[in-house]
Amino acid sequence: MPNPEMLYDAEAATASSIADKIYRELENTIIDGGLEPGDRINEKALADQRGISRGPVREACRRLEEAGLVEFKANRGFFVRVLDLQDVLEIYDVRAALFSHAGRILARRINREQIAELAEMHVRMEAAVAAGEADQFYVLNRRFHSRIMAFTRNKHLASIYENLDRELHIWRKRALILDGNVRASSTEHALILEVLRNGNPSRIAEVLRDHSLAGRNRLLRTMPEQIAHFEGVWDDED
Amino acid sequence: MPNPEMLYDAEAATASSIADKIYRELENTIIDGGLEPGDRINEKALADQRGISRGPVREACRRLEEAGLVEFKANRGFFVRVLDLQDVLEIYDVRAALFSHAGRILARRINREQIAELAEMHVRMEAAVAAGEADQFYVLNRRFHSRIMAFTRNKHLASIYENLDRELHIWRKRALILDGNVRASSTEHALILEVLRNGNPSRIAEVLRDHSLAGRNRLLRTMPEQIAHFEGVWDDED
DNA sequence: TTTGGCATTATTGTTGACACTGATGTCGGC
DNA sequence: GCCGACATCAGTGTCAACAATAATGCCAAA
Repeated sequence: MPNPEMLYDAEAATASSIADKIYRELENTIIDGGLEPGDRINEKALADQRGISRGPVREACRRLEEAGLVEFKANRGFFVRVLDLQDVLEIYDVRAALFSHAGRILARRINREQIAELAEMHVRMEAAVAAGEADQFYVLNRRFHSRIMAFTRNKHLASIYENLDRELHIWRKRALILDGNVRASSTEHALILEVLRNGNPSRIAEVLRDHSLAGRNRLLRTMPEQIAHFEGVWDDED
Repeated sequence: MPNPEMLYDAEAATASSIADKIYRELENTIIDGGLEPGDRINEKALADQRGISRGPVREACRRLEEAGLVEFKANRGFFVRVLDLQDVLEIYDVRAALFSHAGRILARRINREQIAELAEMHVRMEAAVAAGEADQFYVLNRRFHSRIMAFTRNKHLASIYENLDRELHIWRKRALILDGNVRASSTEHALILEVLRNGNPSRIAEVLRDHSLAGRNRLLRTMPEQIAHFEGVWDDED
């Protein structure tokens, strides 16, 4: 049991590691676009601005490197990772497979409270759609999928999904920013809720997979010049 | 195109970063058991032994942390990650889903040369089984699955699989060390090759998934005291 | 002999400095 | 005006040292 001083748990936790704070800060900055793909992370400037040294900054960047959010180039430093179309397609491909699998798990594991939680988020997303608040929708949408993965109670599955999701953030935002896409996405969420209530494993897996692939296709339509190169594995089978 | 000096690519790459070398060294040491789960990584000792400073060591450890191979405890350092039964089950669960998905991809993508490569490895594994060389089998077995994932040409899928595989290493070794398990595993590989040649997507997915789950079950049988807690999602459906 | 507190030690957390590499800008030649 | 060599500079790669924290061992009291 820790000493009385440990009542100041939150402070102690944040104070414990500058590297962790920088990690979270950079992660957030990258995800919400404060740093764009290709941007260099200037260790020295970052450290100086915060009155800290470069050691913790480099540790944070090494973690981001392993997480796939930044790329490291020898003697040049860390750069925000650039995803090309190939990457996006690959990630969506795996993402769809993970959702399909999650669907099978949820068919037996999800409970009323969890469905209610998703339903409530869906209501708020519909409201966001009606109000034309794309940003609000984006946040709720991310959480909607995140919660679905969490409900599988498979921490590794959820974690892998979160990592993929982070990598996709910029492109996903680009796709969802279009009003029609947001609307279509929300409609699919209604279907997801419907089949989750029904409980048929294969059907849930199918609907979740299709939602993921639909998201990919919405994204592809925002970049029609590139579609030609694409070769799918899902679309005409199963 | 890089300058002529870049011919010395390998040297330049290794010389460029001590952190990278330490990362690979620790990764290998952990995977082949030189460091056991729960062991602490002593930054100072590690650095002193190699005549380097602790900076690069910490950077390497941060990457290992993000990769899930080590755990970080504030003011206590880095410890080789301990996987409990729950972790193992979760990982095998995702792993099976990934193999199932890989199977669907391979149904259309794998070619004769790649199947031949797998077949050749299978022959060598059979020889290892016959000779009772469990270690040799373990190495080939790892590579067999790794190549299957690589053949999907989905770098993200392959990378996620590799990460899961690394996390499992110790337990997997424990399961495969039993002669009967090795034999059963090899038999399943023959079936995998057979369906890969045939090309039916659903069947390939099924066989690969089952092989992964069989591996999980072989592992579980090495720890019968724990099976009671287990609740599967695959076994009685699909 | 056991237990609790204290001093000691080992190790982590962070820093500032220095060497080295790659980028930037300047200047003379054409 | 354009181009390449060179000097300059910003920034990374690594280190050694110091401060802070947790582990260890000792000793005295019960």
